[in-house]
Amino acid sequence: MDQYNSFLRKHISEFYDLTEEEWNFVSEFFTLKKLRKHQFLIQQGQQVQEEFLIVSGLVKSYEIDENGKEVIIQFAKENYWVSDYFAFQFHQPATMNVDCVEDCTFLALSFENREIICEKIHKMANFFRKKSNRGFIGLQQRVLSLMKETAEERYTQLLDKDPDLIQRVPKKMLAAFLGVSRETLSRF
Amino acid sequence: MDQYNSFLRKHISEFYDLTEEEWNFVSEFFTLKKLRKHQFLIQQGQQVQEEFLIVSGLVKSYEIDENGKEVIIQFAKENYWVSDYFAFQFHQPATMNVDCVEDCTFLALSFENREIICEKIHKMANFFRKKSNRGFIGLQQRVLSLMKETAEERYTQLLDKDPDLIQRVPKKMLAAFLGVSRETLSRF
DNA sequence: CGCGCGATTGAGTAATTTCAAATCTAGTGG
DNA sequence: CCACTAGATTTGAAATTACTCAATCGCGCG
Repeated sequence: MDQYNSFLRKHISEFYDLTEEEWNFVSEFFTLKKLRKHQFLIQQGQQVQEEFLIVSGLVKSYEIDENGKEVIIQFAKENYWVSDYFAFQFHQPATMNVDCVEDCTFLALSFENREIICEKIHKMANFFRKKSNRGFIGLQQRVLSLMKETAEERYTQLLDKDPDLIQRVPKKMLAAFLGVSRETLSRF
Repeated sequence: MDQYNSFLRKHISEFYDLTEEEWNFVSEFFTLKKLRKHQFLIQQGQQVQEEFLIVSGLVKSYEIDENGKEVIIQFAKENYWVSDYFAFQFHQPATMNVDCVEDCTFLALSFENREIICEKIHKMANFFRKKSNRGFIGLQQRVLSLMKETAEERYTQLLDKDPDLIQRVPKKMLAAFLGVSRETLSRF
């Protein structure tokens, strides 16, 4: 568990350094979870009790549209947090699926425990606030790119911004993320 | 100023009730701003020092694409917060424009002051954390709707979810928000 | 060696955009 | 109060774009 704790501590220290005391308190609330490629972290219809910090591996969050086609909302890898946040926040059954594109290791934090941490440790409230701000900004960029740019532009920008991803994810999934058919993507 | 302060206090109390002391501290950091229809709250290229809580009125946030067409990221009205959050967060010049669709009243909060408030008042860190979470979830829904649904479905859902908006916003703006040409929208 | 999955290519189809023109509407000045 | 004008909306028709369906190609794995 130590190696995972040090991952978490380093992750948090991007924004705040915790004292030993704070750290001992916080780290208790996380639990380790491992999944293999193709396994579900979250499945549509389930209750979503936890959010997950990805220690290693890569997942995709997606929904299925009325024609049965995957619509990928986001890919998430090391140092990203992932959950079905709507379901998580409002205690609803998941509308999303999250499944592992690679073997994965996660640190899980329940909703209740996150609230406890944030009420107790001022720095952690600010940590999650800043994380959430970043996430918000990232999604706003995504909305803009969906609306302003063609799928081809989105593709080349993704190649540029996150070349790593292209190596780790099959093109049909990239297509589902960019919002075009795989045939169209392969004509770029 | 009292009426605006009571608006703010009520707004915050959706999540937390502040003590008199806390409230006196917090309220000092907000300043009032009024603009008329068609005036800019934020203009592309400017520094963005503040975020704004809308007390009354309605604004649109948008960018201009390479063909000179408006792409509307969001509408915001009473009780919404608005800024160019990328620029605000990272101290970059604005890429967005925010302008008033109606006469507006805002309560402005600078980045530095927000940080002060959040470092000082634990409840406010949690308040902004929760606000940001909500915003994140809202944007995630928006990404999904852009990818899963046709513009026509998005239109009828908007009519359903926010009928108020249709009254207050010309259809050409709705088109720019939904991601279709105004001609196509008028054929629905 | 052959199977299966992912990626590519081709052809026809459906949907949306663009350009153009006509119509409608709200606000202005006389 | 009415006429006028600018902006907003609608409608038509052509052009563009992306989609679907189908067939083919390529590669890794049993």
